[in-house]
Amino acid sequence: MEKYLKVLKKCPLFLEIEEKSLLRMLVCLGAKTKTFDKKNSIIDEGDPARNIAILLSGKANVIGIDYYGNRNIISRVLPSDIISEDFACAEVDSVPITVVAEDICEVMFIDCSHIMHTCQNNCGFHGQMIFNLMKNLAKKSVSFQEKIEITSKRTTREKLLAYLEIESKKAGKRTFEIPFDRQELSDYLEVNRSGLSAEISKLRDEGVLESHKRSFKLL
Amino acid sequence: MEKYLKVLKKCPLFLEIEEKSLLRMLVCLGAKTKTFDKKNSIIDEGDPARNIAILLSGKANVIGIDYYGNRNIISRVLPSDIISEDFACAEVDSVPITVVAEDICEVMFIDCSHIMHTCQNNCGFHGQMIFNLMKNLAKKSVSFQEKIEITSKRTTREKLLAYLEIESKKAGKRTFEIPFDRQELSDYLEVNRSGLSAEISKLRDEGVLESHKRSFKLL
DNA sequence: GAAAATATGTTGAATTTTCAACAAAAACAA
DNA sequence: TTGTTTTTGTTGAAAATTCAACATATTTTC
Repeated sequence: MEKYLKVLKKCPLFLEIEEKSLLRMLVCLGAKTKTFDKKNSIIDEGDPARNIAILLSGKANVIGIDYYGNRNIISRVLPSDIISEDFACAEVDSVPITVVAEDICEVMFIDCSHIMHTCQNNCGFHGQMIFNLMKNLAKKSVSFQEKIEITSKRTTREKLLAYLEIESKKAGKRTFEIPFDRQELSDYLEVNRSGLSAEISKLRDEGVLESHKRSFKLL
Repeated sequence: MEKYLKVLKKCPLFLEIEEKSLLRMLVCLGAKTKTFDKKNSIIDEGDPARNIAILLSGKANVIGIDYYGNRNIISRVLPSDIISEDFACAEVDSVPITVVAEDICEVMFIDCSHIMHTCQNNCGFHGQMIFNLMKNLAKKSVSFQEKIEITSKRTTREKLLAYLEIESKKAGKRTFEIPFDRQELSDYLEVNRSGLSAEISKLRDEGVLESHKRSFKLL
């Protein structure tokens, strides 16, 4: 567990909680870790929504698959991110999404009820943890609304530019890297991959942006 | 305040809180009510995200307006629903959406910090209220993911059918009413209005559904 | 380092959406 | 009731997306 201390300290769930207390808490919370190979699913649609998960290493996508097999990337998961806490807290009966490892992923699972309800040992940090969880839920909600804003645009060009504008703002620079490859980006923006490639080329020709693979520069 | 007791008791923020305590709490929380005429905005993009709002009567839409003036309905707001608690809890500097009254609306505003932090009087129900708020945030997040699932479909037909399927499930019947008129529905599904009308007619001709205005029956 | 696998870019045809303009129906107001 | 406004449905042309097939890079693997 200790080798992940750095990642865990950055996890929104444990903000403002001292390093000393953290390891003790993890035991108390009954945290378990598990490793997933690339392309394997960390959480499957239909799984019970009891646990929250924390990504310790690797990267993953929260996805939905429709009737025709089209993949929709709902959100990107990077180390320190919390997964499925929304379903656990909302007490839905089963998870409506799938989380797929895009690399080897190490994941920590915690039974959400252990977070929501104070334990026998009455560790002091439960209050802080619930507050942290609440703030994380709020931020997740905001980021979903951000995705809705982006994908509500009607053309590939508008969606792409809205997305890049937001990423640029997050990076604080006009030159930045995005976390997706082309196929993933098109699945996130909910557009056709080849159409997206064509649009990027067109924007480059028009002098609106420069790009090479995952790196973009807005002009 | 008392005439809204029924609505407030149903508000997710006050679940499991006794009627007696409720009125006292509202004073303690510094709740203020305000009335908005049809078509006026209850919350404007750019407003500070300090308050949460509770709709007491009427109906409203959470919307985003893009560069070309296209309206995107992010969510529907009905009496007892909480608005803007996600932005308040996430501590964003300003609200990125607009909330528009679609009828005369009475709205209660509460400074979110009064909910998050225990008051001097130390009213007993703060813990419950924070728990309620958390659960509501989680549910909001789940419902946004539901909308993302619907609108990630690539055709008007698929979006409409996915939406109707979910509404039917919520109602627990194959015959049900939707909360939107045609223009609103198309803005929620992120499709063209006339195309949506055409698609509904086509589905009716094909015997997939029956519909009259806001009432639908899936066959 | 070579072969295989994966990712990206390009193109044109087919499909679908959007747009604009108008007709018909329904709701509202005087 | 009548006239006005709003909502819904219909249509065809224009615009955009999707799809399939293939070319070219790039990365991975042995």
